[in-house]
Amino acid sequence: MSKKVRVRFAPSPTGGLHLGGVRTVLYNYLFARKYGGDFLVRIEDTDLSRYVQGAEEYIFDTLKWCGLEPDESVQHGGDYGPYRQSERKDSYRQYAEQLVKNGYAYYAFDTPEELEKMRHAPLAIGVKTEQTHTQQYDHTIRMKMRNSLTLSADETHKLLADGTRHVIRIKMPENETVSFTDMIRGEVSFETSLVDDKVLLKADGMPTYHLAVVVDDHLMRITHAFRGEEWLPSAPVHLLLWKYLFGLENMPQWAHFPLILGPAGKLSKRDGAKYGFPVFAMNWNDPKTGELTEGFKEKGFLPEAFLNLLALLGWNDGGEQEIFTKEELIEKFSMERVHSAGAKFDYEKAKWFNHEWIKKTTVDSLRSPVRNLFEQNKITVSDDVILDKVIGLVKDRCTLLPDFIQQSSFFFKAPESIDVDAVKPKWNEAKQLFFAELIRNYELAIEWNAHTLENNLKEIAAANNLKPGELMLPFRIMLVGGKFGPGVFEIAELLGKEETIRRISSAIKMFG
RNA sequence: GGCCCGUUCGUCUAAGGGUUAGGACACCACCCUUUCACGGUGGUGAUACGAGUUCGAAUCUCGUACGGGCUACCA
Repeated sequence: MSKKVRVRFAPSPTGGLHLGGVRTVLYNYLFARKYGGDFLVRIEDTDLSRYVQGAEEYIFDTLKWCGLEPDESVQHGGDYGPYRQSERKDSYRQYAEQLVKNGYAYYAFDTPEELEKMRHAPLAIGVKTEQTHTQQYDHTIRMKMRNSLTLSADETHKLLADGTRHVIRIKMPENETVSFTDMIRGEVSFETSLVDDKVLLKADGMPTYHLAVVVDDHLMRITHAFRGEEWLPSAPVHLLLWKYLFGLENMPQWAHFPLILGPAGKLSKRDGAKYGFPVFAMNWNDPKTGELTEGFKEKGFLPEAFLNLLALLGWNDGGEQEIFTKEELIEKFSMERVHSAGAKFDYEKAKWFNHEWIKKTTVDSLRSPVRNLFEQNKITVSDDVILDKVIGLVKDRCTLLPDFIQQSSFFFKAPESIDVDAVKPKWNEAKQLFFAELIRNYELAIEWNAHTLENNLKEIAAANNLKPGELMLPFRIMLVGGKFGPGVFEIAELLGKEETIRRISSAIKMFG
């Protein structure tokens, strides 16, 4: 009988959530849903100095927009709280002390200055002339530092009793090979002698990520731990901690996701401004710098499209399907099909996903976001029936939500500028007379629909020996202002008699 | 520098020893469309390199090169 699947997303509240973060959430979520498990969010705020006001709320707002709500979290409650590590501070020290007692860790009293000196000191032995790396705090040097390994028991006790600032470091074994099976990469192994003695408990009493992740994953009964590939190098530390503290047999299964790359290496928020595409899920306004980083939401992406494109960045179902609903993703997702190589983010393809989703989304679901967009742009939309027809008419030609403005604002207010140059060179008296007659004809029209309007125009054209082809473009420009938009007679139908005639007559003056 | 992970069209990827190496984005051409799109058809374009194993290698092994990540009392 296997345990109930429990997975977690563990962000630190230091800023906006970027593509990679949301994808990690997505894969966690899909995995949990697929196996009927729990998905929880744990806030990793063990570094007080990096805390950013508003970041935590932003994370939950983002998850909400994406439709990836956790089952347990600071905001959702649950039986394994608190879900904020700063509120769990007291639970970590005992584990660190236990490690010390069992000889797996030690107290270290080195000051920042001493550490700095150690890192950059030339290698003590040997004839190395150039030093291209910094010295790690590891088994080669720990016996030369100020810690409970080099100090006598009495000295150590005295320092501790005096409240001397100290940390607790893991004592990495000197000759062990640590290996584990990653769900994506298979067997991965490390030599412990090459890994440094990472700090587990900081001088301020807070745990580092290394201790906290192991303790909390255990306390929260996590069965599968997923994170980005950047964590792979510290995996041996976590493995050892599991072995020393809770037993390897209780350790969650690991999967390290491939990185999402920008045009130059690991994707950073800087890439967004630099290359002109969003990196964060939603707009993020850094309270410290005042800097605004654009989000996919505000750029005009549908959450369904955002999830879809993220899912396919590193995973595919083996077939040729590329458009998936969240439900389909839950059904088809499998960790074994997650790629091990990093994926470079392609904004063009991202836009294609959104375009596909706009085409696929019903007018009904598009109505509200599009109406909001019009309101933001100070365009009054009074009639939802008209709005629905407009959306249906233009959605195939909208890649991002704001395209609706460009593609359909002329339905609701007269175009601000008319592309006169596209008409003028071929404008003549015959055409002028034709449109004057068209106005008279339309004024008398009883049925106002695209079909009748088109027939009438063609009849008048024929009577005046004009080719409809020469008339269509001027007519379009009169109504729309430029060379774009849906069928011109459908536009006229929606515009209504009065407005159509008004635009024709005012444009005639501009062309003449 | 050390360690770890990776390497199929420009990009995302399929092909779990035998395929003319498939699809999608982007790009180009044509068709449809009296605008712009949508749609349709077709095209350009890839197994990093070198050994080995094998009748046969994109696929397995080793080496090289290249790319990325990590190397904090950050996560």
